[in-house]
Amino acid sequence: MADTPTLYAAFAARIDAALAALEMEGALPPGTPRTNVSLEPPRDPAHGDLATNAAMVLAKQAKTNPRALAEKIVEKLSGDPLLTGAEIAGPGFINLRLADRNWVTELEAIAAAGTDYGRSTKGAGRRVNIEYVSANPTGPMHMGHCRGAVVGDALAALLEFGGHEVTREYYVNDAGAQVQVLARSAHVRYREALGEVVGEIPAGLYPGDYLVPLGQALAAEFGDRYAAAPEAEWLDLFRERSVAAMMDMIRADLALLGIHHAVFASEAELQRAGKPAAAEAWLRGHDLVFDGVLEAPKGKVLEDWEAVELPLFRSTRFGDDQDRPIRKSDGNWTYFGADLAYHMQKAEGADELIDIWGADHAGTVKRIKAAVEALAEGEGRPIPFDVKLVQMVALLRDGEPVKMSKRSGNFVTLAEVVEEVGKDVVRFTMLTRKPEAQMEFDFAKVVEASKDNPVFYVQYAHARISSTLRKAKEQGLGPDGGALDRLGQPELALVKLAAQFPREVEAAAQAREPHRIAFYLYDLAAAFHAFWNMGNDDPALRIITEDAALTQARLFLAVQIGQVVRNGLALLGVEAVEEL
RNA sequence: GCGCCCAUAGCUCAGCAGGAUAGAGCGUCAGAUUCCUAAUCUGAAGGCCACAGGUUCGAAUCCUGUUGGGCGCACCA
Repeated sequence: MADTPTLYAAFAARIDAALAALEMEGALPPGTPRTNVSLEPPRDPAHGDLATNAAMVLAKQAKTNPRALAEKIVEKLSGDPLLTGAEIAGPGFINLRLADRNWVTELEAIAAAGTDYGRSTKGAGRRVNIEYVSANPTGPMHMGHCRGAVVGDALAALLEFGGHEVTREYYVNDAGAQVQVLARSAHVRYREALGEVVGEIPAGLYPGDYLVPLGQALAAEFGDRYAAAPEAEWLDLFRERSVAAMMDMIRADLALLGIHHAVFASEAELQRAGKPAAAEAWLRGHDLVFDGVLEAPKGKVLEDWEAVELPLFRSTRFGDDQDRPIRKSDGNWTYFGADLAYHMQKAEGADELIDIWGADHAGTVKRIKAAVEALAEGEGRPIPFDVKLVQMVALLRDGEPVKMSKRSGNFVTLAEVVEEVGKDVVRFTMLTRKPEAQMEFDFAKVVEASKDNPVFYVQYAHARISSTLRKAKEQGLGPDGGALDRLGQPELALVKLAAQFPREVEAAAQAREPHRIAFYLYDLAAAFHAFWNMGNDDPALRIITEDAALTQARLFLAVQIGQVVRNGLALLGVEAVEEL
């Protein structure tokens, strides 16, 4: 696994060396912090290939004005054979122009790294546990789960590419009241499968048809043994069978999206192992859990409210609005009580935790962060913990809202959507918005997507490259890096954009924003299509020309652009197709 | 009442830990097809970056307040 310094990093080092030299000469005070110095490609390509703000940031400490300092920096940089220009511009930017051979070298670097191009070792040695989806095991995945699933999965891939050791984890809530309801619902379907006429599914139970096969399976396994038996005889058994069946279904749904978790952690097992009790004991020992009474909730009318003494976690000490119960009055763990123990369990095998949650759980972020902070103390080490919220997705069909309600059993399932529009469209669409903003997902638009959908645009670029290679092969030509000096400015412009991939990956991983990769790929595809189109107007600019050596160099370029597209799409979990 | 998220072109959205004239797609208008796939491309019009203050050399970006929208506020998960 190569972690060759990026072109960008190489020049950042040059700037740094120039500043160090100025320090030696006394032009800068010794030990001047350079953390605010940046080096990035300017928005406007006319400003060169890279620009640094060094002079502006450091002018004050150098006791001079930005332009004067810039001149000194430029002086240090002059004579570098890899630079063809260093100009001072605007308020004190230094614009660098890189010699063409830099880009040729970078093109060769892409070829050498292949699927590893863009990979970094920044996160080496860091074990990150990322928990996402964690939908309740009471039914199939619906579209409400989809965004978090895709964002979490792409983020996991991104962090992995950034060198982290990533665990993809799913928390199975198989211990609460909901799975009891599930078991009872399954029992109704079981009786139905035995020939009983059950009619309407009783209120409060899950009415969905997806439980019919489960009822049949239970009937086949147990015959009529539990048909008339009291609940106590079958509830646990049916719950176990039902959860297992639902999880099979959910795993299958996730597989449709290409998502595979490494760990499915069971809440019931967690409780059997005594983890919540252990956490409570430790917290009580540190006066972080006490028996207290909650105030009645504000802004909501509850006719059956009564004050009860419960074991409360002092989350207010960590900025929460209220202390939170970890057990119910019946002695069972609350969701939160189990969840805080679960986070400690995750932390046992990780240096860092990430949760991906739906925005409807935003209200519980503070308490869980408080809990992890508190328990990290017991662990004797800090446990960086990040909860990423993904906002709601409004499902539309021709502009009309599609209602999702699990209670009615009438909801849009993930499987239906993937069936209708395809995995790649679902994933890419979910990743072309920043997750903290709400989004609309209109079937009508996404289905007729051929025109309007970025995913095809990107895939098309890749397909075009593939088809060009096929075509060239028929003429006995293939990519060859032997004459890359034949490449001109239009080709090098593509390389410049491709060369930003490692930087984009690093930034996206650091910010934990996989959507940046989607937008980058769109830009790269656009640049490639633009290049292609130049060949329409001027045949001399086509990839395949009369000139064999030039053709081979351009094929080499095309292959590397395709490689970057593939690497990026791989991070998003989207197929890089050979043809459309 | 309180907490979290959001507000950028007619519509859907970017804007990279403040940086040089604010970007893309769709839609609108004007063009390109003897072409390696036109599922593409070129150009034009279109903005008080919700509003008001503040921070500094410099703010769509950071801070405060206001307005508007979303989510949440149980011993549910």
